[in-house]
Order: sequence, then C-alpha cells, then structure tokens
Amino acid sequence: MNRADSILKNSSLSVTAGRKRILDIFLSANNALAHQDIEQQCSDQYDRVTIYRTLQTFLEKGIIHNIPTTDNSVRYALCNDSCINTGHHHDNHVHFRCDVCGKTLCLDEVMIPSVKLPSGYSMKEINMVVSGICKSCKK
Amino acid sequence: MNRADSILKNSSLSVTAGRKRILDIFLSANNALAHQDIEQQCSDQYDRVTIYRTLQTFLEKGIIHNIPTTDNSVRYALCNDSCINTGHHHDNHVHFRCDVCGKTLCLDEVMIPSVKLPSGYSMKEINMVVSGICKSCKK
DNA sequence: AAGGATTTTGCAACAAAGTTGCATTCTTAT
DNA sequence: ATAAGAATGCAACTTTGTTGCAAAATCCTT
Repeated sequence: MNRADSILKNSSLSVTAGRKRILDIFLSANNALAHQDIEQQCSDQYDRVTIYRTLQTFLEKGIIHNIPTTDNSVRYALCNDSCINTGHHHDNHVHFRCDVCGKTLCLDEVMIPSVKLPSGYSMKEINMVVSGICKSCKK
Repeated sequence: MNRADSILKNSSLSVTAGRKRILDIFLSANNALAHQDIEQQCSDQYDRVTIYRTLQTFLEKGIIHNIPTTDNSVRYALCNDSCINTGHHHDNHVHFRCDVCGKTLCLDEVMIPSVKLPSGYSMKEINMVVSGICKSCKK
C-alpha cells in the first residue's frame, strides 16, 4: 500500500482515484499549492468541483493545512506526520513566501514564537508568514 | 480640512468624492474590511471597479495595509500615522481574527516577535495572524 | 477664475473563481 | 455479489476580479 492510500485510510476516507492523485501531487511537491496549481496538473482527469471538494475534505481531516495569503489564492500544504496522526491540527511552523519565484514553503524547523495577547483575548491558532527571497533564488 | 482630505493630500493623491468616502468608511470602522464590506456600504454610489482601483491605490501609497486570510477575502486596514507619514510600510503589529464575530483587528500594541530564518533566506516582510475569541465576544 | 492637461470614474464586456443540486458512478461493508 | 452510502461529473449559476475606453472630475498654470 502506498503513501497516499495509507493517509486516506488513516483519515477514514474512501480511497478514490481522484483523492490519490491529488495527494500524490502534494507528496511530490516541494512547496505549498494553490487550488489552481492542482487544477493545472489534473483538470484533464478530474473535475474542478471535485478538486474543490477534495481540498475541503483534506482540510477538515487535517491532512493538509492552509496558508493565508494576501492575493486571494490560499495555499495548501501537507501536514507533517504528527499532525496527521493526532488528527489535531498544530501547525506551529513558519511559512515563507518567496518574492522571486513566488513559491510558498513550510519552514518546518522554524517554530512560531509565542505572543502575549491583550487581556480579554483568547488564542486558538496562530499563523506566521514571512516573505523575502528563498534559498534557491538567493544564489 | 477633514481627516480624509489631509490623508489624500499627504499621499499626493487627487481628492475625489469616492476616495474620501472609502477613507471615511475605514476611519469609522473599528476593524479590518474586505472589499466586499466596502462594496456593501457604497456600491450604490460608486462602481465596483472604482473600489478595486481605490483599494489598490491606497495600498500602493501605504495608506492601508492588507491582512492575509485563509478564506480568499483579504482584509484591509488603515495604517497608523507613522506608517502613513513615512510612506514606508512597517506593519509590524499582530492581527487578530475572531472566530465568533468574524472581525479582524489590528492589535497595534502587540509587536511581531522576530524569528530566525534558516541560512540562505532573507526576510522582507513578516505577517502574523492570530485567531481565537476577541474581547467583545468573550464576555 | 478659466481652460487645458491629466487623472479618475463608470460602463460594458469579459475572464476567472467558487457554489449548488442532482443524476450517475464508484467504494465499502456485509 | 450486492445494497447502502459516498464521491464524482455535469450543468447552471453566482461572485469576484480585470481591461479598454469614453465621459467626467480634478488639478495646475496663468
């Protein structure tokens, strides 16, 4: 059984060709993907609507997490194993968006520092996105 | 001369009724606004396209800054005075999104802590959005 | 204060992105 | 193998965002 299959099984989702395909796209990507990126890679095989619904399902199951953007094109990335297994979403790493290549990456090693909110506010999730120039574009 | 007028003048923009109206909407809002929020408040008077272009212009001039979201509806908020005056955008405060009322707020008092990126990465901007329950909804 | 250059706006037409309902097909569990 | 349930594709639609161009408003100079 391959990686995609087992992720789906673990999340108690039916194993379908479309879901496997989309998971494979994530598994072989080295950066976060927008809906459009996925559509470009498989719209010949799967309907646009299916892609929307699949991403939604993956999000709900915690298989992927989303990364906020400023350009109305939310990116999605695979959660790491601990995240998937616990079912709980604890996406506490920093994201990096490169101004040159436009790619968005998970910096899994970089933890989000904690902040103290004003009294009266309670925190549930925290998201940090840094933009600049990435390692590959720097050279 | 009112507030809106002087902001426009300071940014060397023509003072038009539409721009003043949109600025006034921001000035009287206590939270960040999406394009749609603005449209709802003045689409009877101003064209949708004008609103898009105005927001774009304000962004470029540093009058407003945008706040990334996860739901494809970027929010905009007025920059504080120092930000507007310097022309430079140094939007180094934390944003808060309330899961109950859905509002997005600038926590001007809360500075974004610095993070250390892996070597090879250079940082230009940094954005932090916290979600949870806000003061007003907490009670 | 008037007039001309420049900027902004509205309109129309379009393109892209996202949603919904329903019939058909595929998965899964028995 | 089959029946129940879930996922998919299609069609139709809504919302969101973009572009070019003509009309209107603003601004600068005199």
